[in-house]
Amino acid sequence: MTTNSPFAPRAGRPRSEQAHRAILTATLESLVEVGYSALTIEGVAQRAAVGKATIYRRWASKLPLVIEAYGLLPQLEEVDTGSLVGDLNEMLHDYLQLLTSTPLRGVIPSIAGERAHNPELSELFDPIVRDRRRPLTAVLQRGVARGELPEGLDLELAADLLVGPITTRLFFGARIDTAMVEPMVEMALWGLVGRRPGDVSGG
Amino acid sequence: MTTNSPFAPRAGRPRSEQAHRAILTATLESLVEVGYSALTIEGVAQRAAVGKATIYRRWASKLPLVIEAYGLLPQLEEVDTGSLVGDLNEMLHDYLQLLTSTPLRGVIPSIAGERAHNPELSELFDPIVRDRRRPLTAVLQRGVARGELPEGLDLELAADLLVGPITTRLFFGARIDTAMVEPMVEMALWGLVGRRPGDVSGG
DNA sequence: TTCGATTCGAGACGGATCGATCCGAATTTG
DNA sequence: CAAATTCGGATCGATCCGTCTCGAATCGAA
Repeated sequence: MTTNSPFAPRAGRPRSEQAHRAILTATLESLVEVGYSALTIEGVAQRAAVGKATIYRRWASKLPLVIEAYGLLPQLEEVDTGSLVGDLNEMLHDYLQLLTSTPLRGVIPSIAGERAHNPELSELFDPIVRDRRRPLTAVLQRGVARGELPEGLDLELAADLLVGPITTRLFFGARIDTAMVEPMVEMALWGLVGRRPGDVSGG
Repeated sequence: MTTNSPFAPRAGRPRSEQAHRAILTATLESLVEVGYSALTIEGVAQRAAVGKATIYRRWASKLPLVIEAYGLLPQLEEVDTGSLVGDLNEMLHDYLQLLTSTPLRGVIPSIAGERAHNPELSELFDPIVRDRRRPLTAVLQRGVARGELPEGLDLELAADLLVGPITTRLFFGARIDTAMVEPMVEMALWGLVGRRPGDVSGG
């Protein structure tokens, strides 16, 4: 009953790894096309060309299925170019490319929109969001350590400010392309008033 | 056939204004509780203590119903305190209070999450979003005119940067309270590096 | 006051979709 | 070959859509 792992070799037909991947891929596609709430096991099964029992045998409901599928999507990666501006420009540039080249762009609003009124999804999704933000706060932390940012900076607020324009456009539908990264980073670092340290005073 | 407006006085029992309001209120509550996709006419009718036909008589589907209900929610209002910082602080302070004192906080993620994969909703909702952003860009425009902001500032990007932290926390579940307004405005105006014009070196 | 028109809340209805389980066929170990 | 397990597909109950019906209520016109 409780001693056999489902992945341990045992008698019987083994689970199809191909079906597993097809299900997760179909889940991501369904999330993009219809969203979390309208996503159905039936729809995922049809799209993956798989029986519904094949899904229920692996996931108890669409909640853990969606969480596992989301885990397959790429995430922000920490880089170190030597300067804070370089780090942020490169990281956000890469992130925007991920947004436009993977299902991530459609999946995030679908899950975040559901998260607002689905406590069970929120409980599983929120820790993932926090984990995926860490590369960004780590870069900011390093900026403080290098003296490029003031001590006592509110790292959470700073991170929200940096990705804020991306988030806003992602959820409200404005255009997103990598050309916005540098103006965005510049504006976040030196402010709307544009008081750049362009001339002297290396700090 | 086409000459009689539904609101022109004519024979027969007039439409109940009370039922109208109850339906719209129930729509907002349903949006908060279950989201756009899981919102059903049947559920709204039950919550409003109204027959389904009473809803279908006024709205063809849940799409225009939700749009009209959203239109009842309060919005950002332009203020003029004399200085850009004052304007932004007061406006965003008021906006955060609206978020926490009305269904707005739950409704926005529900609609925005659906918008991502529902072109018909997007087509109706996006212009509303643009309209509601105008007080913010107007204040920034005035800041440029008063010389508080540089000429040629990207107003759209600036607005996205200003509300970015609110948007991000609204969709990913971090805490939102009015205490974040002043640090947020300050950080957006003068940047993460904190090069405030506190001491000297006027423009 | 009477009569026709319209709306009211409530619910029945057929059709469609989906969740969750069940079934026979297929595949693997021993 | 036999037992075990998974496979895709079928099945049943529940829910919802959109329409319709019902008796009561409320209007304008006669």
